[in-house]
Amino acid sequence: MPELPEVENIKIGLSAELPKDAKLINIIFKRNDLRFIIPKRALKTLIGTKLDSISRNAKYLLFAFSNGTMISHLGMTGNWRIIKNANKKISEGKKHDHVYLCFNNNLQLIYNDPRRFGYLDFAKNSVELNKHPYFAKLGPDPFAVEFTAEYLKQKVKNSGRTIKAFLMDQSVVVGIGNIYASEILFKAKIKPLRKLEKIKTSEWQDLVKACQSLLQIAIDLGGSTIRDYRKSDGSSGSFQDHHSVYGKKDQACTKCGSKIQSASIGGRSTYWCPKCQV
DNA sequence: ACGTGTACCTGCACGC
DNA sequence: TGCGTGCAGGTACACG
Repeated sequence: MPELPEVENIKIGLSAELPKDAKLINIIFKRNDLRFIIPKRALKTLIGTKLDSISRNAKYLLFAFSNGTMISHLGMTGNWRIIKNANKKISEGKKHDHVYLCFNNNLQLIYNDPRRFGYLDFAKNSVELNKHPYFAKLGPDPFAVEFTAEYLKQKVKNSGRTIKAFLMDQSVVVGIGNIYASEILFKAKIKPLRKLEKIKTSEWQDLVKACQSLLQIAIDLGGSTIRDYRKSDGSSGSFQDHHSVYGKKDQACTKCGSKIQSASIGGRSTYWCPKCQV
């Protein structure tokens, strides 16, 4: 599910609702087999401590407590929602609610994940966090200063891989998944099947700008709700109403009226306008 | 060392 | 109505 705009929105929503001094009083695991086995014992050491901040690194959420950090990746269908005035009991939970973080003042954060491709992990300090294998190979954030046309050109090996696969490669740049790759390439006027070696300098620059502007708009509109994704308060994002090509096979391009094309690249469905994109 | 394909899991839309 | 098939926002890992 969640690409950068969705993860960022969950972060913003949770941060706004959880008081700075929220104290974790219990964690309940209804099952521990997500993509990987949840390190329950390590996470339980967070009980009794305070949540300092929630931040985003790539598509990961980092819940920084005073004595350790909970790392959360949402996979395809993972989601955190907040319940205020939660009862002590959790019986009114929804299907696929897997983990409950119970805070003081009757606040609860609930992790829901139908497909269980998400995962949770723990790092006890910043050293452990920074050398965590999940983060070792990640490229820069699209909004980071080092994310430039020069950087991207230098990341290209002698490869004939497609620009779309390159954009989705988290070791090149983080946060871009299957929906936003198609949308960004439409905005940059580049066909997803173009080979890297054929991309011109001006197009690398267009691409950087397209990544940043499109992702920022998507964040501002609450992300894209296609199926499962909800903001932390349960409401939907609205960027799906502004998609130009994703999921629009055979529909008319809003810019030129041409039929939107679709193909599978690396096993992922990909959409583009045959006239607007070169 | 790289790039590609597969597996992981549940739910839903679709065609017969 | 019911069943089989394919597809869905991601990524770790095996393999060439």
